[in-house]
Amino acid sequence: MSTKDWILHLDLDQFIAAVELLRHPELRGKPVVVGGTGDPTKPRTVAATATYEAREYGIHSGTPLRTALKRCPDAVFLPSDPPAYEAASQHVMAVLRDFPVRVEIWGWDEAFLGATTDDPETLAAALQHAVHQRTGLTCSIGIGENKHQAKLASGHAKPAGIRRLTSGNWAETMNDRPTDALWGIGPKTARKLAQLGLHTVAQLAAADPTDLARHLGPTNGPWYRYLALGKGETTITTTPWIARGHSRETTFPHDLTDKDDITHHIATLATQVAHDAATENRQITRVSLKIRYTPFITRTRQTTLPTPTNDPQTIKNTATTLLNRFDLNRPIRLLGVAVEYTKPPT
DNA sequence: TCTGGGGTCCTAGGACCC
DNA sequence: TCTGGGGTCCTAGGACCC
Repeated sequence: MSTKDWILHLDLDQFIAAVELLRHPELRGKPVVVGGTGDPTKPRTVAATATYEAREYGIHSGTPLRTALKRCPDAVFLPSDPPAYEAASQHVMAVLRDFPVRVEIWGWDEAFLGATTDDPETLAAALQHAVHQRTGLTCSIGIGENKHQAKLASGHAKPAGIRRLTSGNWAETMNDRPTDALWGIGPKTARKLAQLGLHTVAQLAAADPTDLARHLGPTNGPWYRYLALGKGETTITTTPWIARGHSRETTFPHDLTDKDDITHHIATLATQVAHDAATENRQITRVSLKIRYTPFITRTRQTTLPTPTNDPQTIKNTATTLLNRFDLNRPIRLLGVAVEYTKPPT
């Protein structure tokens, strides 16, 4: 019996809702909506997640809280609490690291694991058991030969299941599904592919890479076909992710029109990103200002700094100067400041 | 149902240089 | 004589993901 290398994808089920229900067991079985400050009357706030009971009322992640309140006046609204989710996430990741696997963290509620075993299902079951035992959370696990296969398999395993997707069962599992079943193809790309007569995974897999490159770009076109063939990344990186940059943005419950007011908010956001950079000991190379006007039209303006820095005054001045390159005669619903970092010293 | 916040990577066009 | 070709950087926007 030969022992093989596997990629596992672990996906915590209903992560945010599950953490909240652990803290508020009395809410189990009730419609619960998490998002914003938990005030469902506040405009321009949306649900981060909703429990299965709330979903029965047509409330999903992304539903405006005011809409959720109308659909289910009896729902319980909880504020989003990122530090609590971060703590729960770290607890889960620590459990995973107790196993003989390489762990690549992928956000709060996901991880890819590299394992060498001839029985990945038994390993997956042991992982599920340990995570549940030690954190109270359930997860779905996908097993594959690469990250793409494992990621799709965990989706098929929800909730709390285990699925294996390999080159052996790829075609029978995926061939008849729409192209946006692939990880990395969304609604826009699916529509473009459909215009080329490519509706299913099998059709995309059989398409001409040169044609795809012409219509969808030199890198993306051939990459989509590669995905349709069930291929994907096979390396697990255990070193922590190094951010390329950071951003802060705010949607205001009511539009901004006063220039001093706008400038003040930009200065606040700029100070935050400069502080973020200094905390991580990173230098900023580019500053970008984002404005979303009320009809939901988004514009960005950016500039490269003469010298990399994380000096708050410089970042603040740069961001507020970018404001002069925007049309300020329209009401504004969102302001954002984003920065890019230099590569960290190795 | 008027639509969050935080990321990553790619594309296309223009500037500029040799 | 109005014209080649490549390389790189910059900018704005798009698509996707959690």
